[in-house]
Amino acid sequence: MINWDDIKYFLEVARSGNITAAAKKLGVNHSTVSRRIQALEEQNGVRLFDRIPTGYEMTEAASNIYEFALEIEARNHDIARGLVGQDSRLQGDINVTMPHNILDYCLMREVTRFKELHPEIRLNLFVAKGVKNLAAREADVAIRLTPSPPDYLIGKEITKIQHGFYQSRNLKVTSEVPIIVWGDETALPTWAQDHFPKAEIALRVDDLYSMYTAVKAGLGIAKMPCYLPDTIADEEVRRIDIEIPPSSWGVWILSHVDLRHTARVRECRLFLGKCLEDRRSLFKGLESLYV
Amino acid sequence: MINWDDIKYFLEVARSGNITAAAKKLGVNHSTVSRRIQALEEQNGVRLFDRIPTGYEMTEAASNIYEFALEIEARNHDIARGLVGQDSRLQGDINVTMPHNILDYCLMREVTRFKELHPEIRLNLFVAKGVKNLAAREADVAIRLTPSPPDYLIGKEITKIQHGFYQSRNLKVTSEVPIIVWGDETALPTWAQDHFPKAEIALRVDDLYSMYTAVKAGLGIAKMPCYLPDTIADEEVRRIDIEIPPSSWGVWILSHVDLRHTARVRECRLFLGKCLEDRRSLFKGLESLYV
DNA sequence: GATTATCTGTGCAAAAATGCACGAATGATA
DNA sequence: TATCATTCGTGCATTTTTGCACAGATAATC
Repeated sequence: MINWDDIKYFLEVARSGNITAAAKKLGVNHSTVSRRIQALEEQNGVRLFDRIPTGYEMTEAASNIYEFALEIEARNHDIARGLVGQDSRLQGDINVTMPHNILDYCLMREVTRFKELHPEIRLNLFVAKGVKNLAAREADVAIRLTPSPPDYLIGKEITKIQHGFYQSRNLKVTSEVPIIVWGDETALPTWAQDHFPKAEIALRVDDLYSMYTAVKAGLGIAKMPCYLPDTIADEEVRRIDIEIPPSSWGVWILSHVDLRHTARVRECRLFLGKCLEDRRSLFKGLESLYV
Repeated sequence: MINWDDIKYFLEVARSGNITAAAKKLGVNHSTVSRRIQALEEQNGVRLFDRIPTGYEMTEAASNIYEFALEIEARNHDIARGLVGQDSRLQGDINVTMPHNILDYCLMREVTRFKELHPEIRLNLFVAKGVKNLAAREADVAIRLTPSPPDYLIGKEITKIQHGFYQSRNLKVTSEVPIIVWGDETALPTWAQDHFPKAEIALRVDDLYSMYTAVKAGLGIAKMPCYLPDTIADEEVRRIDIEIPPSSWGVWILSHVDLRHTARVRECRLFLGKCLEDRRSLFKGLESLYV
């Protein structure tokens, strides 16, 4: 009988397109992946990948079994969640993911506190940009900024996100209003059109903290979620007294339904939820320093 | 991430109810199974089996993931067939299953011949009583006696099976007719009621060859598929000249659809099919020695 | 065209998994 | 009750798998 674990290797190589990347994802040496694939091919007398100079490319034979492999992976995730879901110990791994700004400016101290409270729990923090897949158990607890999370996640909305316009106290606005926008925005954003008809794009950034420092440096006006500048509460950076309707996006603390009763996951979710609730007025923009 | 191969161990233990039997099925030492299950439990902090004196018993936690494990097994079988299905070599393993009487009295010489013709092919013969599951790749080629095979199997019907009544040439039939029947038949079988109203059950057997030797020993009359006594063609054992309509069951040579184009499987199927066709008149009861 | 980076395969040593053999515990059987 | 048969866990030797380090090959880049 084939080694079921080899399907895992096969799948990852098929997805990655080369054994190096697959090995990294699987957390093993690339030579292991190489040898497993070789073994799978030899044992079945089937060539699964063409060795092209840039890596591995699926053959037709491989495409024929690819769908089955995906199905197996999905069921394995179900099992993994099923098992963790019944773990009543306050120990083991928890993978937590959140936007890195939330961590840096809201929860760093609290996460540290949690680790002190539960030294038996190994808390792994993923603050990378990509959205972690809770169904695949890439994360057990997630803080997400989203209008509404999918059905298979449980948790609650802490509050809606409030945005505000911010500028440096020293910013001298003449006829043209310099504004700072997101890098992916090509045209003048609607908020600028509405409130600053004479706006001119002064800078594009792809990171919230960069936006903040740009504002602080006096480069222009930016629309930011209040929690960041208001946490830092720098004398230089002030909110402009223009009302913006609250965003339809909220701050959510979430877990997969299957992990509802898992002791450590529940503990972590409730703990972080509490922390966020303590910051509610911050998210609502009630602690701003105005111009 | 969990070791996907461990699910295989889990599933087999869940099915077997003890690690010894599971290990035997998996072809490994029982201590390996024991340690794998232990590891799976420890890594996930979940007890999967209660150790009862007679073996292992699934906990609720285990039942919750059992269905997923079955699904994974099925998809792994799909993959295994998918891979073998694209093997164009005339080498490797073939698992063949057939009723043991067919092997003993029809195909023993031919199987030997096939192995000589294709020394690169490792032909594994399963003549055990239980019906092998072709979907699970327990067998690649099967000779089956059946009214009609399931859709996912391909192959052909060699001929319908002809039965006949046999007796020893020396059998003296007085007022009562001694008959030999299958062990699971409780009442007088219909064939006896129809043709031998004065029949008396003289012996019950659970094996065709035993039935034959009983007939030869003069214990009574038996209804047997013609191929067996007619192959042996013993002077003592004669068919009674009573017509029996041909059975609705036929002799089939079969493979799984997925293995249609697999070179060695195709070769074997065609070869054995040919052998059976050469014996067609035997199955039709055209070579009987009559009383 | 030369250089750099990326990707892959392989020998060798270290690590992990496996098989074997034994002993303990329980259930079945005489 | 005593014996036998199953079943399971564990120490130890062996086998297998894995990681590491290096080398060769091709693509990308300068």
